[in-house]
Amino acid sequence: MANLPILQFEEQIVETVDRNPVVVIIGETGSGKSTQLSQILHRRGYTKSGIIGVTQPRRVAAVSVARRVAQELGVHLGDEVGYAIRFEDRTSERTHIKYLTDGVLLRESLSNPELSQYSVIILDEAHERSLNTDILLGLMKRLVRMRASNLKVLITSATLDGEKVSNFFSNCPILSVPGKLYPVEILYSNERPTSYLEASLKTALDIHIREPEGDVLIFMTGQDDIEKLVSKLEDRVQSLQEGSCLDAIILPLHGSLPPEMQAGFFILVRVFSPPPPNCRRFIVATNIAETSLTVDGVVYVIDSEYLFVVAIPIDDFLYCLNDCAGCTYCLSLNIGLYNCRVQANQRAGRAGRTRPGKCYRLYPSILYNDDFLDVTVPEIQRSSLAGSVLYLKSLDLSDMDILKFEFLDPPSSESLEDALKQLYLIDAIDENGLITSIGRVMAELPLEPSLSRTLMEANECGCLFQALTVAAMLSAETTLLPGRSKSTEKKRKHTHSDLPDGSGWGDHIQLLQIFEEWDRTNYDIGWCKDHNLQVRGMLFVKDVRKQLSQIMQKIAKGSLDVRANGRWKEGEQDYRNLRKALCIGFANQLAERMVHHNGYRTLGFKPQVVQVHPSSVLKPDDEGKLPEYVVYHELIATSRPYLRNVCAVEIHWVMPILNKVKKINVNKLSGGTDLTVEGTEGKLSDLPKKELNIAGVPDDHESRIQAARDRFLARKAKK
DNA sequence: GAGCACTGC
Repeated sequence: MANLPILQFEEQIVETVDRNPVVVIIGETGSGKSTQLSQILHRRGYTKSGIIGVTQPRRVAAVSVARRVAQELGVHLGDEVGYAIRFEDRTSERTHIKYLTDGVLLRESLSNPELSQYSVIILDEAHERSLNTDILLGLMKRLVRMRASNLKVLITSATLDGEKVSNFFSNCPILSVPGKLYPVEILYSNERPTSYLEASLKTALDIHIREPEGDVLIFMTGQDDIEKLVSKLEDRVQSLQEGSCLDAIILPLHGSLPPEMQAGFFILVRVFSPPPPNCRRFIVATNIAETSLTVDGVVYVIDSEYLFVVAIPIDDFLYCLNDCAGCTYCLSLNIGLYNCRVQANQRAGRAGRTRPGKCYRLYPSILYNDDFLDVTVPEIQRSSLAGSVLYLKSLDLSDMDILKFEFLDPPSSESLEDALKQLYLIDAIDENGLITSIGRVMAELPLEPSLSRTLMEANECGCLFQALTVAAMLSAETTLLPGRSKSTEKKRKHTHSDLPDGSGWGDHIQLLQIFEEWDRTNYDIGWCKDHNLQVRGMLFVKDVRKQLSQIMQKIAKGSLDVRANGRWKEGEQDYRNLRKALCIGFANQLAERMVHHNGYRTLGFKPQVVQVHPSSVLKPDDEGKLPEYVVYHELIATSRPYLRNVCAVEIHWVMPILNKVKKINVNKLSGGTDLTVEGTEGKLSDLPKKELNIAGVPDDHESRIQAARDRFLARKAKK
């Protein structure tokens, strides 16, 4: 601790913070900013008038940094130093330094908008640009004006982003603290490889044969490619002459390695402990190894520039929102290229943690220098804003208007518009864009707005106990899916048939039935394993369900039936009330079956033709036809657009919604901004986009989408 | 018939 670079800057930091309400700290990896900034300000008396809050984008970081700081100060975790994450609050009245996730701080500001208990708020890792941190940045800008005399805000960021954050906060001072990274030599390829997998394999073998000892970290896009490369690497390493080079251990590392499984646990242990002597480890990882997990001992990094990418449907086409250079790859392979220097540097930095290292970039330097953006496209420009918009509206600040909210990077007018329309359709805001009483309650629930709305409707029609389960299951859905490694393939097929089938009504009902069955076993871990369900995921569902139940009980102020296996009424095997509640909650995620086949057309503002995902348990009727109307939880774009998690609904629930769609007036929704919209029926995306733009702020996002569209069309014309 | 990454309340 004593030789952390940041401590040499203590005087300078304290002086700058004393004089300025907002300070940007550029702290490189290993500078000690996350653990030391709070301690410095604590030493210098900043905790006399309030506590120091430090936000982190990830739960593990909040916990581990808090633990470390408590250790350094020699106090018990939860006393002077504590942390707060979802499901876990380890703070007390004595707490001076509190580490928390950015999401928890947002929740706190819902009940206390001035965050009056804090004398200092440090937004750590702001360069990661998580949605929550971006909202906090906007709130902080407002808060420092209101609490200029007794609040200090520190924002830590990466080198390439510091100026921009400073500009956002009226050119506040920027302090740079060097890190403790060792130099990393960057080596470029002459051109992009035709197969990034083969190129990674070849580079890995070259390192193994020619370079001195040190572990190798290889970035891949996903589990499949990781498994392929691991097996190829094993083959090739074995065929090398014995004794000609170091022994090799090859380890996969990705998010769905189940730690509760022996094999997975063993892998994680091996990744984090030092390697045996005369042995080189190859860690083949997803970008989980970029920030979330640190592998010690890595000296060589192989970075192919590829990453898993999310595409969004616009009009009839899919566009990659990462603005990747090879957008057509995204469309055909569902693989994209990252294109920002911060991310490239982050990957390279993984090679220099213990000693000087090397990073092999499998692309030409001209790309890095000329084509890459400085920073990642922030999450706020890539995701649905309905939840954030509802949150901001519920803050109920007289000077707070979502369209005037100051974002570091404003989201596109299109996504703001989408959010407002969705919130209106599910009754969270009225036709004038004002939050309704329903919307207020929805904002209290830690769920996406469509699920909160479903819960409220379910409460009205007596099926809350079921809706709570569905909402909790969908919250954890990805962790719930059985693993899909090849060795378990056959077993899985077998066990799948043991799971309930949703009685033909669809996937939501199946999720409900699965949890109900698990509940009847008294949450038996063995039952999950027998049915190949991720134990971790199911336990998470149980936690979420409990949390949601408590919040609903508090709101309703009565005793609600929230038991997992609640009371059935006679003749309700069709789950009708629950399906209706889902229909109300997912009013903007409806689809109508095509007349002649089982494809669907989404209803709403940007209709498109989609298929039900093959994994769905939705059943066709005796004539082989799927239900006429469904709601869906997700529209995913892989090889084709698919609806994932669908539920059958009835036409007379749908009609009132469609009528409401026709009446939408986005002009009024946006709070009386000077817009004139007439006869827009379902064609709101045709509106001139500028009209909803935030005044004076350039809208990069629009041009980015346009660029992606142009690239796509050019490529299509060529074919 | 297709999977495919990572966070968070």
